Amino acid sequence: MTSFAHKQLWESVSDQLRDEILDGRLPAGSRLVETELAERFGVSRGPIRDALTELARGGLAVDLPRRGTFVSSLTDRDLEEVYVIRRAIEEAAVRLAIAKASEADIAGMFEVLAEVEAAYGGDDLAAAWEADMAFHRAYCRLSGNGRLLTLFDHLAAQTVLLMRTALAARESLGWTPPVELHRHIANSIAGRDVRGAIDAVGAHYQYTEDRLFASDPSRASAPETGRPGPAS
Amino acid sequence: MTSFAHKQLWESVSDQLRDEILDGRLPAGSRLVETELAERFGVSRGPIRDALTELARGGLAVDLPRRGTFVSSLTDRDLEEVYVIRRAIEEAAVRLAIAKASEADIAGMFEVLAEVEAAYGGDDLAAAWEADMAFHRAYCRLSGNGRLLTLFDHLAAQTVLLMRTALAARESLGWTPPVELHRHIANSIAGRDVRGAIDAVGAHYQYTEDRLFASDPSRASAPETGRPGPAS
DNA sequence: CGGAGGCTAACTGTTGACAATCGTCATGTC
DNA sequence: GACATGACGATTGTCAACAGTTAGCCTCCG
Repeated sequence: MTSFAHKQLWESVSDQLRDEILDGRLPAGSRLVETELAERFGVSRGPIRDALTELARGGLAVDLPRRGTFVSSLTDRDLEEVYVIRRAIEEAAVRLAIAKASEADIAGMFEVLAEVEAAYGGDDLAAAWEADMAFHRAYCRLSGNGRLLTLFDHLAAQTVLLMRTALAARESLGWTPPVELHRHIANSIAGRDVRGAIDAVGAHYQYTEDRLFASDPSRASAPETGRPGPAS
Repeated sequence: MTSFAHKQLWESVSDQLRDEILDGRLPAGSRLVETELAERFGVSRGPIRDALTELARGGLAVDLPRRGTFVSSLTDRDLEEVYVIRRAIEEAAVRLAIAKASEADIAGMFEVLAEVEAAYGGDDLAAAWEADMAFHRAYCRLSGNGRLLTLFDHLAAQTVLLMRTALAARESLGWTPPVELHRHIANSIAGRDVRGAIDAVGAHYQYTEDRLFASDPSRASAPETGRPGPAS
């Protein structure tokens, strides 16, 4: 799709680091030292800097001038911020998707949805979250709005990163996958029901936020945004 | 506010270039050559690269690997993308602003609004657009959502950049400033009327999009997104 | 006269080194 | 014993130089 233009060095580095961050191999708060990474990847510090800039751009890392770059340790407050924006743009996305998507596009979306449900049936909760994001991404892509899609990608990455830590801390019991809500979104899009689709997205987020924040009264005292925080 | 930490070199460069782009001194499609800028600003290419990366991040420049960086020449399609996202996040913003803003915050917003109306009374259309953005920014700030605010800033910069070229090309006649619509938004927020505020934002965008796209049937044939296009 | 191919110049991607800055630890004082 | 002060080490910010690639132009051939 993007032809086979030479992948810049920093792109490879960035991709690798992103995987490690989302996999948990690089835990939140980890320090990303340029010289270390340069030696490890066998490149100079220049491309490493570019890669770290890219990670910071996507919200997976935080750059403190003159102090270094750290893996983002997102708080509940960050999650709330991300969810507000995701809800807003996904509501816009389904509206556009209904207007623009072809039947083939919608069929593809249902295929992704099937994969999500399969993933939720398995054990790997992380894989399930990845698949979940892929479904949301599917209809964002159908909006035909490139800016909206890349914005979603950034927010989705932060969501996955947060889920790894937040879900581990909280008891993940009482969490039933929002299969019905997903189907409701997909069916509304397929039926070209704008109002229904927007409401379905809203319901999905209402459900998710209730599940995440309900048993956690401490969210009001969450510290500032984007700080690396003391590494454990 | 942000203390007085040493402003990094690339920040100064980035700010300067942003001003020149939004002022029109650097027209859309202009090539930004690293070596030239390095000599001009009296720094090395490193900080220049960082500055250009920052501009690209904000959507004001486009980076073509191995080819260089260019001032974004945005198309009508880009404007449409930007407006879709702006509408989505501003609707979310007013909802949050109503829930969180203090009376003092709202008073400040009305001060900004007064400045906007004053600016529209003057001759400087560019200044009026800047002021207009400041009003929208005001209630985005009241949302208390940092990510939403920086996202708005990026979109607002692109809007201003596009208005400079688009308004010049189109006949700017028939354009009456949306003073009433602005007041409607502000009053709804002040009255803590969620439904009214969201509708007011929607009405504002409906009005703006109608005015911008109405007499332009060519928007369907707009070329790809974000390309620099042939420099004049 | 038009088009394909190679040549040249300019620019970016990358590298390694230098200097300024911040955190840490040890020391000294109240 | 706790706090302030100083020096040291580590790390980032910045710089100058090298190498690879791209775009433009010129030449040569059909």
